[in-house]
Amino acid sequence: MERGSGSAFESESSTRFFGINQNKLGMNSFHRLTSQGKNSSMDREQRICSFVNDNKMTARGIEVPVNLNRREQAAAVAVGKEEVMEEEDDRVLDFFSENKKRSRDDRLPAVDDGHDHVKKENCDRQPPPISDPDVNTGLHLMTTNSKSDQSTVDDSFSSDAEATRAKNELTILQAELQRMNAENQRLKGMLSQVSSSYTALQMHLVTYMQQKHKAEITQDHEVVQVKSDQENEKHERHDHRLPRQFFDSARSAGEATEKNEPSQTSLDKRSPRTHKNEIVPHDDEKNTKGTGREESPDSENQGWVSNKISKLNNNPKDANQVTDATMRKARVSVRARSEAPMISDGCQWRKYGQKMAKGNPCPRAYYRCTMAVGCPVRKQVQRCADDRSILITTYEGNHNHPLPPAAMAMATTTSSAASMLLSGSVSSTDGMINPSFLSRTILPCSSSMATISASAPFPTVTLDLTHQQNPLQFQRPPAHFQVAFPGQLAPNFAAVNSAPLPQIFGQALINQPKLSGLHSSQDHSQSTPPPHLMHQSQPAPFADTLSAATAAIASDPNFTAALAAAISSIIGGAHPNNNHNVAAAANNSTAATRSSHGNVCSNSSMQQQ
DNA sequence: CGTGTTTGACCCGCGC
DNA sequence: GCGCGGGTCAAACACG
Repeated sequence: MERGSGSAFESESSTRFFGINQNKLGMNSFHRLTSQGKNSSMDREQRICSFVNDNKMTARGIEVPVNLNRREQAAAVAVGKEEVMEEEDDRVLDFFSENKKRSRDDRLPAVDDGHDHVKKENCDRQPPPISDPDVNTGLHLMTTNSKSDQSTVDDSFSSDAEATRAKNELTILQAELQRMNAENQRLKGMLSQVSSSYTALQMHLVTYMQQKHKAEITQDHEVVQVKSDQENEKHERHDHRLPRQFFDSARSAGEATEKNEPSQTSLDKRSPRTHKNEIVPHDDEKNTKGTGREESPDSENQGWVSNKISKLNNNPKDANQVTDATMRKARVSVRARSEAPMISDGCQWRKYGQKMAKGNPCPRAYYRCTMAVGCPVRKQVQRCADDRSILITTYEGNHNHPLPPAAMAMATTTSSAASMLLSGSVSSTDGMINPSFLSRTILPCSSSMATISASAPFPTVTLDLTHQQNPLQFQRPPAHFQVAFPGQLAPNFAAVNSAPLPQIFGQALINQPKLSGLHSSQDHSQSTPPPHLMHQSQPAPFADTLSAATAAIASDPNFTAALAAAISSIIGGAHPNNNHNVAAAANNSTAATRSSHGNVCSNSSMQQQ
């Protein structure tokens, strides 16, 4: 409020509530009065008291008949004053606070502290200025007046005490407010601390589960492969041509590198240059012989993969190492319709390069995760040459930091695909995927949602979110074979394998309190089978529910409702043995994902803006 | 001034 | 050995 001018609304409301010095005229008068710097302080106080008293009386509706003489007027004022005394006492506290506030707002020089308030209140209790000293003091009026004075004196003490008490209360309230704010901040800090501790603990858990799972899937793959070879060797030789491409390439590469290891030599030759760029060491990376750089694209070539596979073939003891290394090399490509230059995945990226890729007029942008110093995760963003509205984002690497909840959707989605790909590709002890089991996984193509690139130098799974009819139906370009993801995605498997997987996946699970927690529970409750086994007999309920949640969150414009639905679906379908819930969740996931691509675009657009 | 982007140069593997 | 293509670096530049 501007100085010396009050709005009509404020004047009315203030008058209605306090009745003192709050009407427009009163404010102006008061301002004029207090602005008279020539007057002495005593004179000013008296004027203020008089002014306050007058305004209080009139403002409270105490009509002083103008046709009465001074004595009668004084009596009327005294009676009216008695009547409003109680009311006044109730309002004195409000008046203090309000007057203080107003004085601060209006920058009025007077009645700014409690002391002045007391003075003014004392003035208020004094006889009105209209009382004539010549009045007969023996009259009852004078007695009344004296009583009034007496009560005024008493009230002055009580008011003084109340003023002090009000001031103290105000101070206490302010202190309480500050204390509450401090406590709020402290709780926030505690919450973040607990969250970080939780993520750290879960990281350990995931690592442990992953180690445990690796041993299990090794045995499972052995059994499955033996079975598959016996059953399908005769008649499925031509039924899985696409998977064969991957296997054969891997096999031939492995055989080639078995004879000699030029790839390793070439990699070693290049490693000095690339090693300088790698910032974050990885435990698994230390085990990766010959490649000093985890994320180096140079190491992500066929020679690298084949070399690893050949090493795996030669030394089954290194199966886990090779699996980890290959998993780290896995890429997940997400196709989504977006007008924005980059889809929003919740992470922070820094562009470090741009290239014109062959066969695509659109440039390919290279981004590096900047959410943590030295995070090795990178991604490539490029528009589809055929459809410019489709944005192809390829993720690679492992985050070395927790991910924000906003990054969970994309991370969990892609993690599932990558885990599926990687676990099925190199988890068998002979270093090659058994085509038979893959062919079985391919059978339900209607539910397939990803393509795995066999031509790429490193395994790449593509998640296509651009299909209107069935977004879970992933593209099947030549040299790609589809893998049916039970329940579209297998986040739980990703959780189990989060350590060796591209971290965009594992960390996602680590970082999301609710979802990851459910993941963990799932991981606890059942030993997560490899994807193909999950597909055959043990669907991944949690995978379904999480993917459903992810899709729901990504697709539903009403985020709250979507989140609630997603959590509900997770809770309802998270039971490890509840296959019905799994199917339901898968259906929900399908439905949710079906409409997700458009929202991905809008979401990314929003974040871009 | 710090941070992010742009862009030409460079490195490397691979195919011929 | 050379050229091509993919990927990265880093200086210059832009921006808040």
